Amino acid sequence: MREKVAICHCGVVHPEAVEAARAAIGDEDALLDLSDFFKVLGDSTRVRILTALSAGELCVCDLASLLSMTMSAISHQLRSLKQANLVRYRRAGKSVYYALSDDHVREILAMGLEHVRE
Amino acid sequence: MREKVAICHCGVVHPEAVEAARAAIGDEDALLDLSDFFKVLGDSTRVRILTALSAGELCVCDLASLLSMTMSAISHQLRSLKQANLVRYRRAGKSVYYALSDDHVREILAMGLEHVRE
DNA sequence: AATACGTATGAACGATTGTTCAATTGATCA
DNA sequence: TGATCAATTGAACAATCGTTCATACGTATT
Repeated sequence: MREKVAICHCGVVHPEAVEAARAAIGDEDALLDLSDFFKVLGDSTRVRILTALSAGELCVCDLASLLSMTMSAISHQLRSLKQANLVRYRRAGKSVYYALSDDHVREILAMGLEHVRE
Repeated sequence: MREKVAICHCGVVHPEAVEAARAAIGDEDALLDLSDFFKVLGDSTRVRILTALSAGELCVCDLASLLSMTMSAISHQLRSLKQANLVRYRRAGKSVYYALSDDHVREILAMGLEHVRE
């Protein structure tokens, strides 16, 4: 007989705080995009690729050699990074060179490292 | 008979660029911590929790009600956030109040949103 | 003490994810 | 054209992850 089905039966302890939080969340879709973005950064291979590219552009072969992984595995991860607009690429002959898409990426990585280092 | 086993048989196209990249990577362990950190942010439930907490502290019950999830599910995610030093908590009677551990967290979320919005 | 309630934890299940393998594309060079 | 090589792609498998369910913990209140 409650107007709103609450998962906990405590009937929302702090209604005003919850409302403020709801306002902060705002558009749920934007947060979904945000978590998807961080999900791309949440893999050691992809982070190593991005860090490697922070020193300059590299071809897939370079990355495979550097990280001791197959070109296929690297290529799959580059696909994710490309879709997240974290890297851009240019074709030159048989090779494809990848680079960070902008300095923004560098900033985010640096900010993350800052947090990790306590 | 190659000195270094390369995964691709192209024999490292750009040795000097690869070396620069290797230097940029430096400590592999630090990058592993970094990706683990971003992994925590790579889930919509946890991002919604953090965003909710950016408006002020909330108890587990508040969060469960706000996000329409069980307190158990919320509690599990708060555990991850706690381990990543993203949230802190204080006990008050039967309730436990969670809050962002520092403003750094807010900055990282904001920077991520900025990237997502192109 | 005993009960009630907010919270935490562990096992288990379904879903997602990263790598491997095999096959294909696109581009150069003989 | 045919061969070669860097890169990409799709299917498949193992491993990881988030939620659910049942249970246990900690703190009031009676």
